[in-house]
Amino acid sequence: MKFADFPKPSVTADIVIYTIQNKELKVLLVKRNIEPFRNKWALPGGFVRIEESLEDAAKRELREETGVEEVYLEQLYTFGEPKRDPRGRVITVAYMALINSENISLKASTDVSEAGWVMIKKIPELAFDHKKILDYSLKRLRWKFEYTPVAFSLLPKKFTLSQIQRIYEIVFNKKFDKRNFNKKILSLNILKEEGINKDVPYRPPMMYSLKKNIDEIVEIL
Amino acid sequence: MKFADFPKPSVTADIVIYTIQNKELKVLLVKRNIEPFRNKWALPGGFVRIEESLEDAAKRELREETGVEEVYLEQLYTFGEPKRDPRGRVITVAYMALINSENISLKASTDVSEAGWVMIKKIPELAFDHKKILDYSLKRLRWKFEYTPVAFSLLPKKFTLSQIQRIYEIVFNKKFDKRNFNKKILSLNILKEEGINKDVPYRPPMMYSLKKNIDEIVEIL
DNA sequence: TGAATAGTGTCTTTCAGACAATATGCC
DNA sequence: GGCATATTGTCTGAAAGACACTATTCA
Repeated sequence: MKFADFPKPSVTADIVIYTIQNKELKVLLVKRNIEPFRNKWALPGGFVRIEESLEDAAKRELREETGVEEVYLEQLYTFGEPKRDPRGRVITVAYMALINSENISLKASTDVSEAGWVMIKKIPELAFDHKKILDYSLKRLRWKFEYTPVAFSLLPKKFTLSQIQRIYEIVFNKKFDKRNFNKKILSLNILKEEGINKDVPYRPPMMYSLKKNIDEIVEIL
Repeated sequence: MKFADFPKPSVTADIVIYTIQNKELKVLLVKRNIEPFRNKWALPGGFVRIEESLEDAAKRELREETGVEEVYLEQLYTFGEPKRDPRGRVITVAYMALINSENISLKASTDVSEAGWVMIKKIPELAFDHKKILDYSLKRLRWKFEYTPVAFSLLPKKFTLSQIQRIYEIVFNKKFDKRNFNKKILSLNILKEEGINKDVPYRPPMMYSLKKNIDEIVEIL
């Protein structure tokens, strides 16, 4: 059988975009405008163009939906059950992005009537196997939080120790002891002090930033 | 643009099959019979059939090359750079398998003139981006060894503590203290005793087996 | 009894976790 | 002074790591 003779599947890149807003972990969902699953919520995604890398496709979706460029982005898993899309064989490469939701304006694209941040605790029924992808991403997210400092990518460049702790508490849905938490974070030795922020109506906190880029710190699986 | 109008990439499943033979970690490589990269070594793999899941495609390749059915199999990563295959756009979903190489007979398939176990320290130049895939798999393998008990899948059903230790020593290329090692393995509480093997010309060792299936124990990422 | 491998315990260090009082700045 | 948040240290228990001798079988 020759190369060109194989029937080819379609390939899409879907992306689970996490952020934190109002002390809640949220995911970006879009409402589908077209069949199949018209009017159902789904993860943002779309076909990978023939001359475009998988990561570029994920970045393009991310940009189209949120306008954001610089984020933590990671390939999650590839879902390829033959019946996962009623239109035919569609394989999807799932990505996860973590963004700091300041200055994000959502834009709906053509296949989509609405886009919105949805609390992780209130996810509606989703199109395709997107529930499975989301569940998978959440496991990975928690895992990554536990073993790597990806949490910092949900924050602005400068942040306080309390802000990081709040993010951990939201993601794991439990409280941590402040002394132990600070001890652990500082012992990672990835932060540098950025001076004291006096613009607060209480004791001014030390601001920190990352010594290096997140991707350099995380690097491994 | 309609669904069917998108130009589609080809999708393959490539598989990094590890085993241990003669105290060496080895990978199964095949020698390509056809262009491109004719006469170069490559990872076994092939096109995903239109009605076949990705995992089934990987299992099929595994079976075609080794005849093995029951193994540890895990999806690694999907490689999709536009130029990775000179024939056109080919996306490959990479899998990793760990097998116990007793009773394996290699069979060359039609696109391949030869198949063989190659020491990880002596990998030749590889076709496509297979070197990258292999490097990635080795990182993941070591990571998995450190944090999960996948090592057991390189052994027969019944094994001794020394056998496990030997495998760890091979994979990490360093020695471990026997007392500490045994303590750690037993504290995992995943082994059951299977009686003493008297068929050895030295002190008869206790044989162990896993309480549960590997996949149940590993489960998480 | 020598060769080969199995099996076993203690001490030290390190890390995680429990736990509460004081400091700073604003009003 | 009252409010809001920041900052800091000790103790305890668990796990990891260093370290060496005895046990069993066979030839």
